[in-house]
Amino acid sequence: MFEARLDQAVLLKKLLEAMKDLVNDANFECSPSALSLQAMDTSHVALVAMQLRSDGFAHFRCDRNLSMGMNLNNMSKCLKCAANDDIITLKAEDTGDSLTFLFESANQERHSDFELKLMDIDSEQLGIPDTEYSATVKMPSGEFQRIAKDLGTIGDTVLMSVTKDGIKFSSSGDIGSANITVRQNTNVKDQEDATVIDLQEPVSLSFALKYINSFAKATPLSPQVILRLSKDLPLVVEYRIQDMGHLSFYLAPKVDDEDEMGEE
Amino acid sequence: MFEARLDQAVLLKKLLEAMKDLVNDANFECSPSALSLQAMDTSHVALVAMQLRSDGFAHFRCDRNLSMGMNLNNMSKCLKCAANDDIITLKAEDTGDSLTFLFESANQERHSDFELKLMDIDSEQLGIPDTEYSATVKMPSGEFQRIAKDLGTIGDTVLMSVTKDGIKFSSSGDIGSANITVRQNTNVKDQEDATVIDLQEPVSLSFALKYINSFAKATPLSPQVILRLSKDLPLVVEYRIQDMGHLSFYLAPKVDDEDEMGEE
DNA sequence: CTAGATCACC
DNA sequence: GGTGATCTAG
Repeated sequence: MFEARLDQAVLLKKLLEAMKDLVNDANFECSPSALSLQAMDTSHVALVAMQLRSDGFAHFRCDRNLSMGMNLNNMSKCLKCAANDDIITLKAEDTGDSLTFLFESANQERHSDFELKLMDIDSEQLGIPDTEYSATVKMPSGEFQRIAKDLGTIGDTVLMSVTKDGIKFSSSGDIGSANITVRQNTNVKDQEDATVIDLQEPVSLSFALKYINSFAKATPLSPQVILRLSKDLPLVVEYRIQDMGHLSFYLAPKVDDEDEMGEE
Repeated sequence: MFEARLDQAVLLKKLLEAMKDLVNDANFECSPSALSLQAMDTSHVALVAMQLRSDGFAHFRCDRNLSMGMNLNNMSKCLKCAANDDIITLKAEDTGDSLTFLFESANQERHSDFELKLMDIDSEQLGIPDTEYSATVKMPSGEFQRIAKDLGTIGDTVLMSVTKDGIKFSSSGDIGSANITVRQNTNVKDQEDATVIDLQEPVSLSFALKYINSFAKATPLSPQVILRLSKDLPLVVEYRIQDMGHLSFYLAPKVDDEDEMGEE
């Protein structure tokens, strides 16, 4: 059987809020080492990859590998029935066709269980090569979200340019154009406010702001976001989940000459 | 060239929030002494006049007079990309066709520039005679806004009657009628809460509440509003901008017998 | 002033 | 239903 206990329901709630707009259905893969998920977004453009390591759970038992197909919207609905500080336990039989969510209030006064039916989902599990990236930028996630939102009012596309000094986000549209530069800055009181750039080679890539803004829904998961860029490789937008794992998004760069005309 | 630096972006943000619902496009006039704007509202009924004196800016340079035509909605969109406490700098070349907004976060970690295209706008610069008014009322701007909003639920028109003791706002409509009187009151701990009446002659005038409510969008600019009234002259609704200038609105009184029938 | 939540508009 | 605006609490 599979059983996983998490002291803070809020973590799972935020995780689903961050994924459900991008992905309708996905398989949660359970193994003795982790609970993980990998799925393409609805339009088959972006990839979502999540991992929660078993040692991060208050209790974790997985007798044999399981693949649990879920509708993320329904799962999110279910999780909304848990209070943020509820203790949450996921349970499934090895041969069952359902996943049970158990919510206990911190003081044990209330406990609820919700049972969701599992679905059969075709999933193409993609191998994600472990690449060396030309540029890695760690910055405050709230600032990244704000930049993506602001540029979204100006244009559809953002050009990200990383140099050793900082990262520049540029966009243009009908009403004008905008450049937002965030400087490397490690001289901060709180490490959460730092911007750190690890550069092998300067890089400049364009991405659709629509997806970047969807990724930024994961902001509540972590005070920092990590961007990884390399020429001709998908951008990685990674949110670390405290001591447990991560939620990462992958998005292929836009090629210049398909920008406006939509030609294939 | 033109260059103006303001330590608090929030001031410009509030200014545009207060004007953009009334005026679509307008020319910002730059001179060595001030940045100013004058425009009729979309329906050509009310007049908006704004002035920010150059000595109120942290830095101000204007080599020659410039008239910069802007779409106020686009300018507002752009300003929404600035944080409230950003330092904001406006820049334009004498011969250019664009205005650049530079935003710097207080800690210099982030800096953004937005470039908006300028427009050609016909503007009839009106001379506003410097009149002696029969009545001048200074009162808390929040109270004025609340009164305009409340009376707007009762009727379309407000009758303002000023006597030496106070100002009475009256309105009536299908569901009934309302009178709200604010007394002169200078005996307050905080000068922002004072109501001061300067009366040459009692006066009673009617105005369309629709415009009054639009003017009240400027409330965040100042804790006090100044109303100036004279028979047969436009009402002036003035918001002082701390040490820098003002945003004023002008609205002609309604003539009694054209109230309901709309006869010309 | 930021963050969260609720509410109104699109 | 999603987005933006407002209000409140920290």
